[in-house]
Amino acid sequence: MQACYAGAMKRSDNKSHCPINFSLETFGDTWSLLIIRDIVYFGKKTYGEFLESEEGISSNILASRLVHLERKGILVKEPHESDKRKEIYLLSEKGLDVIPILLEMAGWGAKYDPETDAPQNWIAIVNADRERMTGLIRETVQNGGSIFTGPNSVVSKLAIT
Amino acid sequence: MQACYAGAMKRSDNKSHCPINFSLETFGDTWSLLIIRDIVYFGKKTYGEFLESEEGISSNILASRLVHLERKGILVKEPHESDKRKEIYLLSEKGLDVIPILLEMAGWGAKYDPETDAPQNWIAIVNADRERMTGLIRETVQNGGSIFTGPNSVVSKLAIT
DNA sequence: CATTTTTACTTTTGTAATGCAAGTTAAATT
DNA sequence: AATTTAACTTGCATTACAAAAGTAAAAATG
Repeated sequence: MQACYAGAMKRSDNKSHCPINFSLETFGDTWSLLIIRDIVYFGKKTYGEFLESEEGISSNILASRLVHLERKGILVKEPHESDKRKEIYLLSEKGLDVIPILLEMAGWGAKYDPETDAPQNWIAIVNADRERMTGLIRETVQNGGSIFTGPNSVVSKLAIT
Repeated sequence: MQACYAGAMKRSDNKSHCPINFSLETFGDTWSLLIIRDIVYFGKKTYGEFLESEEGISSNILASRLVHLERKGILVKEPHESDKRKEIYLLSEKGLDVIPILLEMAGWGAKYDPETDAPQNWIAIVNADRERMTGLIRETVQNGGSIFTGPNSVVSKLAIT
């Protein structure tokens, strides 16, 4: 039940102290930001939920990324209250601070992918008041909610159709 | 003299139309954002300059990433005016729109790397007025300047010590 | 309460990406 | 004319990733 697969993660040996490089070394691989996205946008919290991501991450890679993100202090792992098989992964403060990066990347992708899945009214709202939305999303996620999913979602609070 | 090494780039086959995934497929590999950083922060423009990056990219990988970024419309390649051996790589509009993402990542890295190279007054200025600084950086880079390097650098315009 | 299912991983193995060193070609410099 | 520079390319070893199957503990089911 313990994750002992350390995984490799090249370029984790601090090639420089450029802050952008530091960020990339922490969550700049292929999957880390997608895992964080699943938490922030869709309220996912367990291994099984992450495994079902749209992009199809492999189980071994997912395990290695969760270990990596936990080690880097982005994620915190706790046992599930009632179901002792489950582990709950939550964003730490450090992890919550990645949200602004996600929002910028979502804005860029929504602008340039002609077939984007992003709801344009959502993108517009975020662009209109980035700071306020960042705060609202942060609080929501901190309380176990997410942007799109669940009863306490950000979009339901804002009554976005 | 022509780059025919296409490179591979896994996950370039549009696994989803999530805007974050789209961004990651475009510039979410290990090196692309560091190349864009070199342009935006240090005014680099040629293959040789990118090759000298602090993090030490391999020549074949650099070539493949430049091709990739050009194909995705992030970079534009033009011949050097006077020296016909050189190629100049510039950011397109689409590439300039990546700047806000870089700023967020720089902010995060500067906050969490205790040994960061980032000048704290620079980070503070960006955090104080993100929108204005984004515009100023964008214009500067569009005119061939950069944040830290060169006579028309953003920091020299702002007279940051 | 024995069996099946679920959950969170690990292990194995093939494939693809990366990294390093050396090589190539055209243009510029000496 | 010879050397150096710039922008790549090539070959090969190493590493990371992906897919599939396997494992162990806890929970649900009959």
